Amino acid sequence: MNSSTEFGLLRDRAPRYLQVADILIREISEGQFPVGTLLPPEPQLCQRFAVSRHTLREAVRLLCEQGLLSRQQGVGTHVLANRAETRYVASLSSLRDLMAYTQQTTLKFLGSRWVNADESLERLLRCDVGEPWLELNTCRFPVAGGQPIVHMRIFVRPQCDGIQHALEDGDAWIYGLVEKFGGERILEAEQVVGAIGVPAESAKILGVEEGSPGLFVRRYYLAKAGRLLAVSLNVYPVDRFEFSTNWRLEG
Amino acid sequence: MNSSTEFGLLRDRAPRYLQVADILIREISEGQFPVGTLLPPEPQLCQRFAVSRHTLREAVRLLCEQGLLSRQQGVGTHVLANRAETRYVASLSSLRDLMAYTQQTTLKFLGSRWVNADESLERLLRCDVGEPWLELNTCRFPVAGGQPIVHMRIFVRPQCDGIQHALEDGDAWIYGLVEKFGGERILEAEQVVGAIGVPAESAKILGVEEGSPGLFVRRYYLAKAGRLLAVSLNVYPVDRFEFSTNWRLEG
DNA sequence: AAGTGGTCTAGACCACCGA
DNA sequence: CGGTGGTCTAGACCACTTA
Repeated sequence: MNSSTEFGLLRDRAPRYLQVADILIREISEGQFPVGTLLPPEPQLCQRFAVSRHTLREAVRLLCEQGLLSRQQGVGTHVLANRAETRYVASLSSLRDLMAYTQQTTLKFLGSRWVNADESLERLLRCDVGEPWLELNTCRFPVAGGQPIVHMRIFVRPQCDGIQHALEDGDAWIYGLVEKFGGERILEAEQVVGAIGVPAESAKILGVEEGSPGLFVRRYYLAKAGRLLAVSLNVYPVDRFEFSTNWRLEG
Repeated sequence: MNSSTEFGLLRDRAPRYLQVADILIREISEGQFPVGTLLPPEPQLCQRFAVSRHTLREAVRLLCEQGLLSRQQGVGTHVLANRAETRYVASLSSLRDLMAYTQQTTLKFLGSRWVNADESLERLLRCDVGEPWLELNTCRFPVAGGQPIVHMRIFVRPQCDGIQHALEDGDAWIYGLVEKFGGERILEAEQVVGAIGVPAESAKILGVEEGSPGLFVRRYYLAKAGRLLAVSLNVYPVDRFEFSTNWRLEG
């Protein structure tokens, strides 16, 4: 099989590695290289396409970036998928942006205490009953002043002891302190948003009526191997906060 | 400057392109190649690091992927940033996943009508007063049956006329129909989540008390050049829905 | 026209994996 | 051990931008 049958006219404008990539994409999507199998080895593909190894590897790299292939030294090149998924992605430059609030805010520290998880915390903190946590009670104000935006209860692991003293500085962001005191990088954060009738304790702090509409936001901060470092339980009253996310088509 | 001063021991385990990348990252962060300037040309860097052009380009490609550099044929390699941002990213395989609800749902079509934006819609739809929209009134049920999960009002541009007939099929997803009838790909979707006291109209449909706590979710579907294709205004009563997002550290 | 990055070749050695 | 992908060199021609 020579290049003229594979590529059509030799004078095609596209670089050869793109032409090779296109052919591979088409053949994978047609099932000639089924998902889960190995692609032929590089030397074989080089010969078939009559390209150098470098050129072939550029083509394969493209498909790897699209998630169609994965390479493993000593094993081969696995076919992962038969078509490129359309993906919508959102990104944050920092977990601080989870606040996603136009105003700057300052933190007010209300107190801390040690708790052992009971049945209701077990569900919210995703832990076992009886596990010890350090609970930090805080709220956030707009720097411009006015009513608080959110009542935040933050639960951290015992090894983060000491964090409560650092928190009294009003400019702190939980995730940064947790990384510092926990000694681990936060690799993942899950955010769960739901509606809630503002509970009595939060209503008092926020200056709203108990049971009035609010946003209940739980954030789970995870380190390596899914270890839970901290949980933040937040109550926002209506009209003081909106959470915005931008999803863009990838590619 | 020879390789032993640049790399330390020659027997270093890391590949040379990684060593070169590390040096470049350090020097960029130290301001030896200020943001906005051009990196020295490739031949010069090859000579300095005593590596082949291929190896140097692998290093530069790494920095490009991290957003530190960008290459432009005929011009040079620009320094874009002096440190790699920590980015947290989330992804969806489809806009359908914005529902993020564990249950499957079916759509019930309640009716449609033509509206011209008034002052209150102007803000919610981000358009001018008087602009014409086709409003679709729908709600979603769990397939298992029970109370509706959400009351959805969807506003689409006049050119999407006809979509209301397609919607009567209960398995439809708005974003797919909008792409089909609008003839444009949805490139971006913004989602804004806030709390709300459920308004009378929604309360009746959802079977909850007026003013009870709910989630108010606005979704803006944008095509090329930021053209607004559709807006969805959704009201979820408390306890029937939670919105979850997973943010992972990139890289 | 000169210089940049983009593509490509031919060949080499290495690290890793599985039989 | 043989075969895989990972890294690296030396050299070449091309497309693009700027002057």
